[in-house]
Amino acid sequence: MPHEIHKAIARNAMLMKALPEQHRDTLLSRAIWKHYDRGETLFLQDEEATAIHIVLDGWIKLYRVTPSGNEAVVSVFARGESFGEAVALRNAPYPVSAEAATPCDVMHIPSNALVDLIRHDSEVGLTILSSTFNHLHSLVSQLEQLKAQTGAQRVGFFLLALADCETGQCTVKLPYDKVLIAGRLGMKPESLSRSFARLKDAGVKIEKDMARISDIQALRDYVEEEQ
Amino acid sequence: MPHEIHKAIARNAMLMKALPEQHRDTLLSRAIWKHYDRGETLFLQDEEATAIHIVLDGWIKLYRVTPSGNEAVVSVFARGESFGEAVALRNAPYPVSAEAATPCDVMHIPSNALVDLIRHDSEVGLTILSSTFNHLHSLVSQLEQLKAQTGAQRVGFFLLALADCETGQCTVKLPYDKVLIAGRLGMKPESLSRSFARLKDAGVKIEKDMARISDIQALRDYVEEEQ
DNA sequence: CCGATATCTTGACTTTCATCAAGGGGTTTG
DNA sequence: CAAACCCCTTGATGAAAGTCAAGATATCGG
Repeated sequence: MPHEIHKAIARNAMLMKALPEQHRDTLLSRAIWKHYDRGETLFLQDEEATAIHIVLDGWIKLYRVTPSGNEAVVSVFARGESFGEAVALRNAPYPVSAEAATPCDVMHIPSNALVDLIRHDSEVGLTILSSTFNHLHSLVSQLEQLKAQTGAQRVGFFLLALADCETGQCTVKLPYDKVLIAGRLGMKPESLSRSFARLKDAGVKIEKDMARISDIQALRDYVEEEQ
Repeated sequence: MPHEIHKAIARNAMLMKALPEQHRDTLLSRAIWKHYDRGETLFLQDEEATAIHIVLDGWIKLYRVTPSGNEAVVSVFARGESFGEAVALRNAPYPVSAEAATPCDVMHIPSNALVDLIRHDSEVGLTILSSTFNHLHSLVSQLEQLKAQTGAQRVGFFLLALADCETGQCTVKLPYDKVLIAGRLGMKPESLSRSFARLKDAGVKIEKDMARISDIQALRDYVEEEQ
């Protein structure tokens, strides 16, 4: 039953984690679960935002259509990540479009649900605000730390974040389009390809759109090596 | 009269920018202005946070004392930046210590002032929350974009952010300790030194702790070159 | 089933940055 | 005043990633 797993993922998304149990339940009860096939559109640029989105499974890409007509990928989100908070809280129009890069499960939390919660209990606003600042600082230091690692280590770290098991072997599903992953990790497709090749020594095998990790702990050791 | 300039800087700090005029005035009226000499301590690790800090002039470094006894710089903040929001909003103990890396002017906003504002008007919480998410995303994309530039371009960008004039020539004051700047820009001191050398072509001259930019626009052009 | 197109991988070369090592300029200390 | 020290700069070298180009593989349409 994937539903229970999805609930657990949603509960641990950054936005929800800050809240006490009962408030999370409130939000979950008002949330909308939805499946998207590859290429399906979540929303288009200039549409008015009415919800915050949490990726439960799969990959979402945010893109902007350039004046010259082709699309520029702004960012890519994987399982457990949320996006659209800023615009949803103001009911502003989206500055980008969103599309499923792989088959996806997404939870939509109506922005009203969150706004109601904050209006009703200003303590909730303070809590989320505080955890957001924390998240902001940890993100910055995380990005700085990632610079100190090699490409292969960054890829390994990234795979670990997506692995849903604690030990032993594990399989991670990747988007078909490797350019998306490369962009997300701040490298060129060629470099990503070479990083994958190096990760073979750490027990990672790439098969089409799946990454097989033969030993989670071995990969952890590899990522944390000599920094 | 530097006081007016400081007020303008404070009003434009990320935290304040989100708020409507009258609320900014409220916060400013309850804020404490303070000067610190080089090496002076703002707060120590484990002290309870009671204020949010905005750097008006100079450089503040956040550091942690490692078990082995020497200090590790966690981050460095320059004019216009704020820090300590997350801990202040929860009255939690500081996880790091803060010290003036140069002579500094700092504004302290008592966390009570902000908390009162949010408690009294939950709309304020929503506004700050929304602007914080914006800031978060812009920070991430900014960091990603910076990776695509050479070291010299990053240094140039950094100097531009500190320059307080729009056109013509300008002088930026740097911390005495260049290791701080290097750390902030994610490079080694040697690389920083070489980047400075390259920026001579873009009309930047380093004299002790001052960077003289002979033409702001020329530097802008250099930074944006061929990406 | 086969060819056309797009995507991914591999190879050779270049640029950039980290590292190690040595030299220079200023300040501090005996 | 000179020796010691600190920090910054400069040089040489190597590792990592970007670029350009070619080859391999996969996907799609006929």
